[in-house]
Amino acid sequence: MGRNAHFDNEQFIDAALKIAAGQGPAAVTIAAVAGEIGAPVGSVYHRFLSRDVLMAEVWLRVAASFQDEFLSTLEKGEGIEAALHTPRWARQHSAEARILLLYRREELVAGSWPEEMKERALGISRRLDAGISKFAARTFGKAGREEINRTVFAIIDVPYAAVLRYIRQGKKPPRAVEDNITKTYNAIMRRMK
Amino acid sequence: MGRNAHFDNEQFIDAALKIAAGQGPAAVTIAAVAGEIGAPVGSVYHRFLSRDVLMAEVWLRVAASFQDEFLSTLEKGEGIEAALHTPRWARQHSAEARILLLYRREELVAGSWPEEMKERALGISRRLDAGISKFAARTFGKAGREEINRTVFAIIDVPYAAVLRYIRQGKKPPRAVEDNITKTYNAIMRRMK
DNA sequence: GACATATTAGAATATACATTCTAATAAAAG
DNA sequence: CTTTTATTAGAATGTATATTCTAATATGTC
Repeated sequence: MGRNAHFDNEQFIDAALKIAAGQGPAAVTIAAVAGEIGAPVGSVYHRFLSRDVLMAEVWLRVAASFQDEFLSTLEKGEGIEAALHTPRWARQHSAEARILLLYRREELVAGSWPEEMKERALGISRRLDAGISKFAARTFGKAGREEINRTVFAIIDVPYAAVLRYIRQGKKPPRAVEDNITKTYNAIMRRMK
Repeated sequence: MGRNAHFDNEQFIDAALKIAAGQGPAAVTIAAVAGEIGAPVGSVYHRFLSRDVLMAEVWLRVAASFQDEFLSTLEKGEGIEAALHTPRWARQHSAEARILLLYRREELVAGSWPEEMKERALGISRRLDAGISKFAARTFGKAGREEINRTVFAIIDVPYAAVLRYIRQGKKPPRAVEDNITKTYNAIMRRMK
């Protein structure tokens, strides 16, 4: 019952994602999102409680897109493959990469998240922490602060840094970043201090 | 002639810097800046053409604060000392570090810069590029794309990545980051590929 | 002491958006 | 073919700020 929908939730999220990746999160006005797909602004609010909720959906989608593959690689035990996931993923998903790597989460979602979404976001970060701990334990025999720090640095922070400069310029990361990431990984993750 | 000033330019820049470091650039409203030092909003505009100009002054000051020491260290020839400058500077200058490392330049200054300030900003980035090129040439015998990439990665990008996580949490980077930076520097900057 | 003016004071205005509201539509159900 | 209601449509409203404007105040100069 009721008339057929011209638009669906995904379209609005797609539009918001596209605008955020192209012109930054500040350009994601409700009017811009609606305009992107020829919808009236009312339809945005028919589907999303607020701009924050829409942007939170964008963030959750992007974060999951990165992390699902990352974690499954890490679980297979190859740390270096996980480290190299960042440049590979960034090449395949330029728009998503810009959003995840260029902007802070609070820049996308300024206010508070609805409880249910906060839970989803927390789940994502907990899953990441757990995956890293497990890998560190497997690699070093234990997962104390020192081991976690090294692991995070080698497979998250350094790949991020290696790629950021290119993402900023709207370019795909060149092959050379794999070299830098690999050398760093080897230097940091040796067994002995 | 004219009455004495209660406030001076520096005070407004200080106030803006403090607010930006503490609550992010979005919290730097003209009213907040004025309120911080008990000045009327009119006095802000008496001294600065616009919010963007005020924020540009903040950025220029912070960028110069980081870069002056960084470049003088680099000129002395010790690349590893330059790489370690980031965590050291961040510990000594928490507020400035938050501004430089946590926020993009366009987040501070959204619109366009006045010509004169654009020139100053360009000077800063050119001086950095030149310093890096010179160091790369001195270290590797030449400064082609490959050499520059490695150098930038080892002395800028990696130190930034090593420190970022702590800056985000409002903590000072622990000693361990020096370890990570040093190991990475050594791995990346060897002569042979 | 009267004048000129740099500066303080802060009220008034303008703008950009998020959000809300009211109405029009179209499809399904009976 | 009438009723119900999900959805489109987009105009109206409210809010937060940047910016502008008008006035009041001091201080050096004549």
